[in-house]
Amino acid sequence: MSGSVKKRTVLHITPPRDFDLARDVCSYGYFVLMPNYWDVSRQKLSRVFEFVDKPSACVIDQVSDRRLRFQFDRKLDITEQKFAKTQASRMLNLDVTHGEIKAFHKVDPRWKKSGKGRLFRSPTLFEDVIKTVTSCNVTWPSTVNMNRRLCEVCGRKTESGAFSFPSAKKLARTRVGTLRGRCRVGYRDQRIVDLAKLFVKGHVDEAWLTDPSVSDDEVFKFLITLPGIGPYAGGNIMQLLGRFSRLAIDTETIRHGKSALGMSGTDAQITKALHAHYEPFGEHKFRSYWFEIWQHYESKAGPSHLWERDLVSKAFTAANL
DNA sequence: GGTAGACCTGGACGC
DNA sequence: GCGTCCAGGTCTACC
Repeated sequence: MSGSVKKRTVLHITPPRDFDLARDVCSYGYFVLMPNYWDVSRQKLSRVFEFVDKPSACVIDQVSDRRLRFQFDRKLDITEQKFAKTQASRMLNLDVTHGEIKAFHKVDPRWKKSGKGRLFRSPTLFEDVIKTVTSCNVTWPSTVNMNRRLCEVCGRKTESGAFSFPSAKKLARTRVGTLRGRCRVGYRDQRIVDLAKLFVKGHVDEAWLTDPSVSDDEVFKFLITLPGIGPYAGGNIMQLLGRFSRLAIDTETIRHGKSALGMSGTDAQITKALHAHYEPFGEHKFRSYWFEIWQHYESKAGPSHLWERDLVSKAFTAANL
């Protein structure tokens, strides 16, 4: 047997001093969607990162000096390392400073003790948009399945057998029949291909969407012109862009309004009441709303960093928990 | 501007 | 095992 040892890249990133991997990863449902996998027993996040040449599986943990460690399954060149750091930073919100979180806690002190403030997202805006589309008009288990199949059917496989999330380039040239028949995305097939094409052509400009000089209204107005993106999806993508001034109202929000906030009336009346209720949180509305919902889930199912993926994949909404 | 109905999948349920 | 019903957000046609 040859004794050659395969070289692998290990990167370290020093996060903001208030960053907590378990808390800040297990803060939004996407952490249980493939290609993400939260290992409950080891408190580590695994996922495959896409690179131009080939993908690489990565295990992320927070070591004793609080630094984040990224262990890749192969050696990355300098360009890939730089790209990996950018993707990881977006996913974990490492650019969100302690000061920004403190500003949120000043407006809503309920989350100061736990330190909650960052919401987990994807390494790319494209993955966030597709994940949002797969969460529309379906129950959570279907969203889980669609993302698993998108990775297994359209993603690239690493040497260790893990799958990446398909790139925009890949989905732009995937046949709608494949998406419908094998990924089971239903009528979202054409919309996903169209979205992918818009990203490939550069019509969705993340720099513009995150530019502070561009208003939230302008960004929202643009987002709802995209195929498959309506008011709910638009609001959700806003928060995934780091813009928290809007709510993303779906049936879950209405349910929260009724059960936790004691609202009653038609859905339209409750929607109006919800907007009024969260208005005092201003620029932080979505965060305040979301952590209320998340707290409700945790009161039923225990701390999110202890949620087993298979269990959460089957029961995730308040109706099921 | 408001609303009804179609679009799909998968789970629950009854037989 | 099969058929039926239901949940879920977006889009289009129509009033």
